[in-house]
Amino acid sequence: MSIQGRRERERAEREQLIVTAARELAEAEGWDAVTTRRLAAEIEYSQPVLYSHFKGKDAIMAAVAVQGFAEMAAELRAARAAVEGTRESLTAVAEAYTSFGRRRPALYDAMFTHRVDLPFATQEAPKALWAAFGELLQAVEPTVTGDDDPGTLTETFWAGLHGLVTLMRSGRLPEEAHETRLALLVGHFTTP
Amino acid sequence: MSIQGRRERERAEREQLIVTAARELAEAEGWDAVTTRRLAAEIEYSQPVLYSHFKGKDAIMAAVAVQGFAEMAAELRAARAAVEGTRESLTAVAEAYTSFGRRRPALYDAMFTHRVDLPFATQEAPKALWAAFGELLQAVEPTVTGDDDPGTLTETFWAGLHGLVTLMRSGRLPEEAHETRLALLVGHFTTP
DNA sequence: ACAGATTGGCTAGCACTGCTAGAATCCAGA
DNA sequence: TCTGGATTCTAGCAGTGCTAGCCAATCTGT
Repeated sequence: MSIQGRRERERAEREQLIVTAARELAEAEGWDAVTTRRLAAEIEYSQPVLYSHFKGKDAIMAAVAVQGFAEMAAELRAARAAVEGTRESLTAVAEAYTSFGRRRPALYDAMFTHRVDLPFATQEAPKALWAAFGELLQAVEPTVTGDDDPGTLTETFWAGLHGLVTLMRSGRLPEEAHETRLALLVGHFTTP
Repeated sequence: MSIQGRRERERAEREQLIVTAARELAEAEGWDAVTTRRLAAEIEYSQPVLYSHFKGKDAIMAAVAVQGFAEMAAELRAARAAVEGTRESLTAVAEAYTSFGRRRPALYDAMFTHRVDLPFATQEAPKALWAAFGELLQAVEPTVTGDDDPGTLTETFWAGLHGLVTLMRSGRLPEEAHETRLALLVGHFTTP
């Protein structure tokens, strides 16, 4: 029992090692630099070891993404907790979201841009993902008027934030007007 | 004179051949299927010929993207011309935009998702790109209230549309509520 | 009409990618 | 101490974008 227990523990540790190494490498040099060879060298194991833990490179990215969801949820929660009022909450969360996307581009890509076979809008979606969405939801919900569905409204607001982040990061939107655009988005989602 | 003229003409024709072949292949099987070898086979030339026309694969994608901008501009213009009223225009353009993104995913990716070194928010941006943005602008402009800058407001609205398209296409948003989300977005950008 | 220069396209190959089969090694249990 | 089974590694496959250098067809000047 104990021997097998130790083995499984070591295995789990190594799996974590892979994920954090992939994440650090991606954040430092972008996902293009995260090759299986490079990653294997980083964790000081041979390449095939990666495939005994993950089905492929995409699965590793997915694991990194899940880590990212948890962190983003925490940051959104902190931002919301720091202010009061519906408009202030929405602004705070929106700023926290876009700030996360700009500060951690590689992480953000793994979470929201890269094609990855994680379940999203279903029950089986990772808990951390629901947590992040829940933070957005709690900030958006108080702005609901009429019989709009809060969930759908949150999705729409989220899409706005996501569009701002990705278009800006790929050079399609100039960085300088970011604050203005964010204010406009929040303004149009909060009836005055 | 005439000989050189014919040569340049043939060259231009072959360049167009490359772009349309790349586009068709991408739309049929996705950008992953567009390899330099496959593309070369499609146009019945050898691989290196591609590099005498374009700096690399990214440059080919950029050329496809520019084609896409022109088409999108035309579709947006048609959508806007078919209706009257500010809210109706905005709805029509928004629907045309997201419809384009869903109907031509590969084209859309080349235009708005793939990292490509095209100038965007500067004077040197392709004319077709300005045309597409101009269509959005003309639909958004009438909704401006106060002293908001129409250009920045259009960028924000565009971000919303882009977010909806990309998140839905990557499976992050369920398809079924798309119409509802689109209506919500338009609704929040037109004060009743 | 012919020799030489030039252009253009091709063959072959480089360095790299994600991934895997099979050999080699290690290590718990007898 | 030996053995069987799991684990990890070496070596290699098929594919990628891209390029050097050869070879032939074409144009130019005599």
